[in-house]
Amino acid sequence: MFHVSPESGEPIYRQLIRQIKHAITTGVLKPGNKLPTVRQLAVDLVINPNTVARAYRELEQRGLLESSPRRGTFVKVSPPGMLLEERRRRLQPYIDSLIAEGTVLGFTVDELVVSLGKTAREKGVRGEK
Amino acid sequence: MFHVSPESGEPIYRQLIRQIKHAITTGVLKPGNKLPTVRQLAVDLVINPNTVARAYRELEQRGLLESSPRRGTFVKVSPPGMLLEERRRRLQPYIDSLIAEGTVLGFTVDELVVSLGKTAREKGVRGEK
DNA sequence: GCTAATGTATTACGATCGTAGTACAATGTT
DNA sequence: AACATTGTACTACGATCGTAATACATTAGC
Repeated sequence: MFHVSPESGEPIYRQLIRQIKHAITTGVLKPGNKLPTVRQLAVDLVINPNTVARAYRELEQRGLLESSPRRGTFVKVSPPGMLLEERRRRLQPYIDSLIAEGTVLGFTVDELVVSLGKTAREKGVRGEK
Repeated sequence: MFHVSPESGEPIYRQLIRQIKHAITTGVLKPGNKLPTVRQLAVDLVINPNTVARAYRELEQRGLLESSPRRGTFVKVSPPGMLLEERRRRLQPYIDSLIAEGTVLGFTVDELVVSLGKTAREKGVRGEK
């Protein structure tokens, strides 16, 4: 289901976080779905269980997963019932980074918006509620 | 001119990179402007010259600064005469991150675009060429 | 209530990272 | 040509990070 390469420079647990997040956003993993157990995934990927556990733990802290012993780890059903305020707060750093890098690269805001929309469309992300 | 706090968790050289980039994007530092010398800035901020040098070096590698011994360090005059292709390539990771995090947080593309525009306006970034 | 499977916590250790100390190299100025 | 000031390179070392090894805690299922 997942795949990691230890030589890529990117820490394994982050590769996992990225891939799991991606699987959730693309709908491959839906709320309520069960993820592989820590040990099973560790065996499959030939990595240490702790590394898997770390990825799961961080995603749980971010409110994306839900774990409990003996049951396993699942995609959280109600994505965070987070306040809009909180969601905006978490999003802001990513907006800031894009603007900072974009302006340094000489892009105008309009161009950033266009690129954003284009990429979103390519990735098949929903555009409206 | 700049200010760093060694206890902030964020590495000092990155704080510098961030601030210098910000100064360039906001026009506080214009192409051709001279930056403080490595040693002078190190004294002002009470940090090691090497830390300043590292920030300058990385920014030079990114094409934002220009250094040479005895002359000093300057904001590069022609922002990178980079091909549009290359600029887009460098921008993409930031777009991807925003979309990934945004969708996980439950934002629609439209909402991301709105947030992007709003932040840009607040920061006074130019909207058109 | 036992048990086995699951997540969690603790510890350890090598690798990388951030910074400092020091020496070197390049070059405008005189 | 000498010099002084600038950026650069090398080395070292403590701190943090990523991963592994191991042990512990929890709980669904019998």
